[in-house]
Amino acid sequence: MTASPERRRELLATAAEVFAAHGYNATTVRKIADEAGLLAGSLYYHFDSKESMLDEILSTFLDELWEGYDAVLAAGLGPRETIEALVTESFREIDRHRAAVAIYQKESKHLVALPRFQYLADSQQKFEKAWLGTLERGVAAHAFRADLDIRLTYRFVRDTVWVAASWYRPGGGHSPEEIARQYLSMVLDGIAVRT
Amino acid sequence: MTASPERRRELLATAAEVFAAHGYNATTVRKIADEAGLLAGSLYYHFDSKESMLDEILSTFLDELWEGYDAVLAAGLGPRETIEALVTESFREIDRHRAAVAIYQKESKHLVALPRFQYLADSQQKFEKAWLGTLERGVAAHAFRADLDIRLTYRFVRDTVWVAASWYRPGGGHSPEEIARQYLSMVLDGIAVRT
Amino acid sequence: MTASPERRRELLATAAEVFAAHGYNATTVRKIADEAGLLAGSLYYHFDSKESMLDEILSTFLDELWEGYDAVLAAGLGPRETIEALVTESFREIDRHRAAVAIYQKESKHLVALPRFQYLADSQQKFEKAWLGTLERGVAAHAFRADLDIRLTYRFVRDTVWVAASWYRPGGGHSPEEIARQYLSMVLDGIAVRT
Amino acid sequence: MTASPERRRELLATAAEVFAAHGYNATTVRKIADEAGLLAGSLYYHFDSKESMLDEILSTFLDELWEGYDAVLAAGLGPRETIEALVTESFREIDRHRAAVAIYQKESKHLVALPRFQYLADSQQKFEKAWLGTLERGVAAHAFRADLDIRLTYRFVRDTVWVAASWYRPGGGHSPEEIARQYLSMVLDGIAVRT
DNA sequence: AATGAATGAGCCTTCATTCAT
DNA sequence: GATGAATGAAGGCTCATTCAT
Repeated sequence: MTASPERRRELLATAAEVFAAHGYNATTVRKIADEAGLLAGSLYYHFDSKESMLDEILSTFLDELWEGYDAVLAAGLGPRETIEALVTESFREIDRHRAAVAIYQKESKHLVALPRFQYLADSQQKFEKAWLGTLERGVAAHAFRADLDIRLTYRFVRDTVWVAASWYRPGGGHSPEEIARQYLSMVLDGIAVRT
Repeated sequence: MTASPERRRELLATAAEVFAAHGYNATTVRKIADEAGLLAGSLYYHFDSKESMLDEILSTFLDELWEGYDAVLAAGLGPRETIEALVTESFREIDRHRAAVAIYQKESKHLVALPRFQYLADSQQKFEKAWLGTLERGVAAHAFRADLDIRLTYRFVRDTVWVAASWYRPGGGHSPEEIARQYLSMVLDGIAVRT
Repeated sequence: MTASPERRRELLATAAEVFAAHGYNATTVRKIADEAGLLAGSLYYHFDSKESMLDEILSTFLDELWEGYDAVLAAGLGPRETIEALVTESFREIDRHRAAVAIYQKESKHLVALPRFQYLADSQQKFEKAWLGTLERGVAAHAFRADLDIRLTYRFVRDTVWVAASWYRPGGGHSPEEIARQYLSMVLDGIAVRT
Repeated sequence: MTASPERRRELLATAAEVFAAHGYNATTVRKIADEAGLLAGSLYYHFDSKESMLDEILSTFLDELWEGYDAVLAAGLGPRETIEALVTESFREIDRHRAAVAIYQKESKHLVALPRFQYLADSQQKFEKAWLGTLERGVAAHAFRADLDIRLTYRFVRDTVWVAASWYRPGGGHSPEEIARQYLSMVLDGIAVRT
C-alpha cells in the first residue's frame, strides 16, 4: 500500500506496543491511531486491517528470530553449547522485540487456527524439532540427564525462556546476555547447593 | 443473587472453560450460554454480569489456593521442603482449577487495574512475599545457591510452575505429583549431568 | 383472575405508587413486585400484564372522578358555583388518588393512541365539554370576563388544577378544600391588589 | 467530541423532538436515528450517549433561559413589572425551545437525582428564589394580595406558565407575547367579572 | 398463590471498516 | 496522506412474560 516503509514501521511499532499492553482483542484501532497521532480511518491507508497489522508484527519478528536460530543450528556446536546459544539468542530477541514476543505469547494459541497464521504452526513445529532434537542429542551424549521426561524438560526450558518477555524491560539493569547466563546456570545446574 | 449453588457452579465451570479457551474479551456471553444450553439473557438470572462470572471464578480459585499455601507455610518446614511443598501444591491446584489458572495467567495483568479485582494485587504481593522469603531463608541456610540474583530466581520458579497450566491436561499420563517431582528435580538440581 | 379483590387492590395501590414515582416506562415489573413483597412472575397470577395494571389504575380513578363530576353537573348550579364545585371536587380527587392523577398527567398523552385506552380520549372530550360549556355559560351570564380567549382560559383553569398533583402530598398542612379555596380565589379574582 | 456544531445542532433538534413526543425512556436511539436519517450507531460519532444528548438539550435550554431571566432581574423593575417580564420571557422560551421545555417538564423530576444533572437542581433553586422573592416584594409593596399563601401562589404561577409547553404549537395563531398578555391578565386580575 | 428458571425481543453501545473530499 | 462522517454487525444487558412445580 504505502510507499514509505519508514512510516509503516513507526505505525507497526506503535501498534505492537498497544497490542502488547492491552491484548489484541482489547485493543481498538482507535487506540492505536490515538497513540500514533492520526485518526482511526487513516490507518487503513497503510494497512488492510487490524489483523494484517498483527500479521506483519508477528511475521517480522519470527523472520528475525529464525535468522538467529538458523545461524546457531548451522554452527555445528555440541548439544550443551547449542542450548546455551539458543537461550542467549532468545533473550536477545526478547530484548529487541519485546512487544512482539509478548503478543506472540498471549495470542499465538488462538491464531494458529486461522489459515492466515499458518506460519505460526510451522514455526512452532520447527522450534520444537530444534529444541527437542538438541536435548535428545545431549542425553545421548551424556551431557543432559537421562532420568527426566524429555518432553517435560523441553517445555520447562522453553517456557522458562519465553515467559520472561512478560516482565522484561529493555535497559533495566540486566543485559540480555547477563539474564541468559543466570537462566542457563539455573536450568543446567539447578538452584540447590550441591552436596 | 439466587441460592441454588448447584446450577451456579455448573454455569461457572462452563464459563471458565470458555474463558480459558478463547480469552475473556473474545468470549461472548452467548458462547457461554450456548455451551451451557440456555439463552444468553438467562445467564443474568444467575449472575450480575460477565465480569462478575470472571470475578467469582478467580476469587474461588484464589481462596482455595491460599488454603493450601497457608497450610504449607504454617507447617514450619525448612526452606527446601517448603519450596517442594509449594510447588507440589501448585501443580495440584493446576490439576483442579486448570481453567481458572489459565484465565488468571492471561488476564490478571489487565484486571489488577480494576478496583473490583483488587484482591488479585493483594494475592500477588502475598505470593511474592511467601516465595521470596522462602528462597532467602534457603540462601541463608546454604540450601540454595548464593551466586544467583534472587528476584530472577523467584520469577524463574514462579513462571515455570504456572505456565504449565497452558499445556497441562488433567488425566494425561502424569499425575500432578509426578510432574511436581520432575519439575523440582530440574529446578533444584539442573538438567545437566553432574561432572 | 384472582378471587380476592382485597389483594388485587393492595397490589394496584403499590403499582400506582411506583408508576407515579418513576414513570410507567421506567418502572419494571420487578420493582413493583419487590415493593409488594413477591416475585415478578407472581404478579401474573393477578394481572394479565403490566399494561393491564395501568389500565385498571386509570379506569378506576376516572370512574370515581366522573361520579363526582356528574353529580356536580347535574345539580343545576350557576356557572361560577359550578366552577367552584368542579375545582373543589378535583382537589378532592387529587387527595384520594394522588398516584393515579400523577400517572394520568404524565402518561395519558401517549396512551390515548392505544385502542385499549380509548376511554381516556372519551373522558378528555367529555371533560372539555363540561368545563368549556360552563365557562361559556359564565361569559354569557356576565359572570366571567368576555375579553379573554375562552380556550386559553379553559386550559389555564384546567392546568392550574391538575398540575397540583405533581407536588401535592396528602396530609401536608392544607386540606383539599383549603387549597381549592385559595386556587379559586386566585383564578377568579387574580393575585393583584384591586385599585 | 467533534467540532461541526452545524450537524450537532440538527441532530439535537431531532432528538429533542422525539424525546418530547415519546418521553426520554420510551425513545430508542434508533428512533432518533431514523428520524435523522442515519443509523443508530452513527449517532455515537457525535455524542457519547443517549443521556449526553438529553444533557446537552437541557443545559442549552437552561443557559438561554437564564440569559433572559438574568437580564430581567437586573433591570431594576418593580415587582409587578418583573412578574410581567418574567412571564413574557418564559413564553418566548417556550416558543423557541418548545421541545426542551416539554422534556424538562416531564423528566427533570427523575433527573435531578443524577449527579450529571445537578444543574437542574441548582436552576430550580435559583428559579424559586427569583419568583418567590419578586412575589414577596410585591406583597410588601401592596402590589399583590397579602391574604394568599405565597408558596401556593408561586406554584400556581410557575406551573400555569410552564405547563403551556404541553399544548403550545409555534406559529399557531397566538404569538408568545399575546399569550403572555392574556395569561398575565388572568393571573393578575382573575377571570371573574368585577362587581 | 407463589417460586424459580427460562425465553425472546429489543435496547444502548462499540468497533472495524469504508469512502468522498 | 489524512479527515470526517457514516455503516453494519455484533455484544452485553434488561425486561415483560411464561410455565412447570
